[in-house]
Amino acid sequence: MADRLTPRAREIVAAARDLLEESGPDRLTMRTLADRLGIKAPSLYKHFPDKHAVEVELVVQLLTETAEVLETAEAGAPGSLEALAGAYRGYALAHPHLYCLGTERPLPRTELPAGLEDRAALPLLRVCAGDTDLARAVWAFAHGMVVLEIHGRFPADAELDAAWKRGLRALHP
Amino acid sequence: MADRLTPRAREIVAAARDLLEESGPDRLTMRTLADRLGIKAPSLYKHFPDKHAVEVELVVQLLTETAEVLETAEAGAPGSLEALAGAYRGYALAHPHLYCLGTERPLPRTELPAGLEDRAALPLLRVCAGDTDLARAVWAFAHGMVVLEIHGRFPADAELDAAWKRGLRALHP
DNA sequence: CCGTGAGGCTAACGGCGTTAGCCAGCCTGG
DNA sequence: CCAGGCTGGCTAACGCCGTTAGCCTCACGG
Repeated sequence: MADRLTPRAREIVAAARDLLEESGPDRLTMRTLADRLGIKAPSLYKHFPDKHAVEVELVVQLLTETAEVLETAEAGAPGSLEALAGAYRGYALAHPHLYCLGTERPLPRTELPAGLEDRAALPLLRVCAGDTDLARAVWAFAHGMVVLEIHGRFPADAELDAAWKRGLRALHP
Repeated sequence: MADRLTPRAREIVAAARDLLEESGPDRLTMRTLADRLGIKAPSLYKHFPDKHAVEVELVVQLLTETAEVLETAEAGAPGSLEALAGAYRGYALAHPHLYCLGTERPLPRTELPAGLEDRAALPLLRVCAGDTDLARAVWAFAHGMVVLEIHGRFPADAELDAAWKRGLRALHP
């Protein structure tokens, strides 16, 4: 992960992330990205083969930070699914554009650091005591809640805290 | 809904749907859509103000058919959440591109037929005996399972039937 | 001192959504 | 019977997108 990118490439990814989080995926453009760095769009191709490669690095950040957030939550309240779920929800809602970018398309698994995907999944699997079916169900529930909330799918007056509690209580009594 | 669109507009929407379901959102282009109809792209603007308006009609189809599918499932097995969930999953996986198009962005509520959104939600609310928090949790679970499966997020060897059962059993004992 | 690679640049291509403006044919009212 | 307007096509073009080709400058190592 240290030598995964050159320093300049890291600057580019950082700018891409700022752009994405500030303005959403529509404004994450090779031209606006270059603008922000004070260079021209074609110069970006000296550092990344295409736009997709830049986005992959953002997905790596999402997965890494998700893993960190979940590990921290687990350390603070071992065995607590509520703590894990709260951390997941909080992180996702704090970075909605990044969350959607990394989530609403197939995972570029071959381009990811080895073990990263598993690392992000482990805390939940531990709190489910190794029950993978349950872990997948909980993950689907949490992901569904987050994306539906991000996209404004619930009624404006929906009590989402209550729905979270209701779901978590059912899934992990 | 009958006079919602002119006949020609309905043909355009039908072609758009074919294109979307066959080839995915990237190929749902004003030019390819026009091609399929034997006309040129600018002519489409005689029937719709912009591409978004065409997509809204596809979302209307998704919501309408979802409502129908759920109502049918409910009629066949009243009170069964499993039947509802199976119908939902089956429909979504049969139309993955349409499902994602209608689901992975804010709902254009003001442009939808009145009552359609509620109608699609009602069967689930009934099976949850009016418990809206539970209904939202179940919806989030089902949506999460479907989109994660569509985007290949689960491991290739995941037993998704088991995860569905596990989640449904927990949420609706 | 020269060569080379790193990292910029401009020009351009094809595809996208969209607009402006033109035109053929049909339907209707006087 | 024909004049006018509406319907639904068309071409040309604009500005944006990702991307490629090809050029230039400069630092650094042999």
